[in-house]
Amino acid sequence: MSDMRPILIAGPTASGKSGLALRLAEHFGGVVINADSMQVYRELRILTARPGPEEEARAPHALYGFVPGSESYSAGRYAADVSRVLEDARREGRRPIIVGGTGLYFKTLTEGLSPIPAVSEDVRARWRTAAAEKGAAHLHAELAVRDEEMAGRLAPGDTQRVVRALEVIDDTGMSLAEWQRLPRHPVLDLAATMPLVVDVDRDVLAERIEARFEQMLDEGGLEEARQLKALGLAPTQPVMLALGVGPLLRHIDGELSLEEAIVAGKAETRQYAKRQRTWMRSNMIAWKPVTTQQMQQSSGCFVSFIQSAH
RNA sequence: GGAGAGGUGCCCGAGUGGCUAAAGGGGACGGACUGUAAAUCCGUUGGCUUCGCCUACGCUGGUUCGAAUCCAGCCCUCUCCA
Repeated sequence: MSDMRPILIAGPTASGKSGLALRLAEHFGGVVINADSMQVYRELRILTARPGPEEEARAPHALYGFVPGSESYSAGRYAADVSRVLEDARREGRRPIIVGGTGLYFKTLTEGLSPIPAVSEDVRARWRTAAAEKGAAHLHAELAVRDEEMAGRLAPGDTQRVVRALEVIDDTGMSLAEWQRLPRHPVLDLAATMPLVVDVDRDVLAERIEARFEQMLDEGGLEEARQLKALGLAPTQPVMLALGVGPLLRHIDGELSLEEAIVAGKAETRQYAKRQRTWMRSNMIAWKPVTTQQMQQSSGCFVSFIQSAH
């Protein structure tokens, strides 16, 4: 009976985790499943470093590039999509290799979300508009009246979470804090998986980020940004927030030189990698660390390594 | 050669006699994180034996009880005129 436990691979951007996932998928005859909030979007392939046709020919891939940028994906949708994909994999006898850099999606996977009903679109729109018009502090004050507990634990400037707290209490009549006390239903039991975190030296990672950003441009990243711009999406759409998109669009609009846009794009990526490391440090303590050197071993050696206790 | 502008902490930049270890921004570092999460937010950022002391605003000297701020000389950068 072969080991069919899902392999989870987390790690900062540009750490080489996608390549590792692909090798493991080939080795086990598995399926690579995305756990990255930006690689789900159809329009951005190059700029999100999403696997291309060559990679997809080497192993089956799931949850990549299947959402139009006009939509807003979410952790909730991810939970539903990934459990469906995991069910397919089980049925087909393929070992799941779940790889990505979005800590929240892994958390959703292994801890689940509170059973909060979907908030209606007009309620969401109303609070987002209010946030844009009145400002974060005003909303926080309003939250303090409606939901003292949530107001107490959110920073007044944390627009996104303040809006979410208001939406939930407005639409469901119950505080987000109360919802969060209800039991959650994980998609996977972490103990029944093989969780790995790729660990790359900070300076080495910075160099890889720089090199990769330039490579993205060589491969047509600027053109991809141009095409995204042509869709005329609202700047607040999640896909518009992908790393590098902002600076490249500002270059296209003539506000930045290409050189300045590149510097800014690299910086955004570096800062993101830092946030990822912070997340991983405090949320993935039980995961098995994997170094760059270990990843370079042959698949056979690597597999026996990850199967050893840590 | 002449006329002007300027040299501030890792970077940009404010500051024209005491309230200035020096606003603000960037960067970096640390942290938070339950449905937009490649998002959103919080904190720290000269040193030390930390109710205080030392070092610091191009360099040197001076004025003053007290200077990043005033004066003199010097060095360097930029713009314009030759």
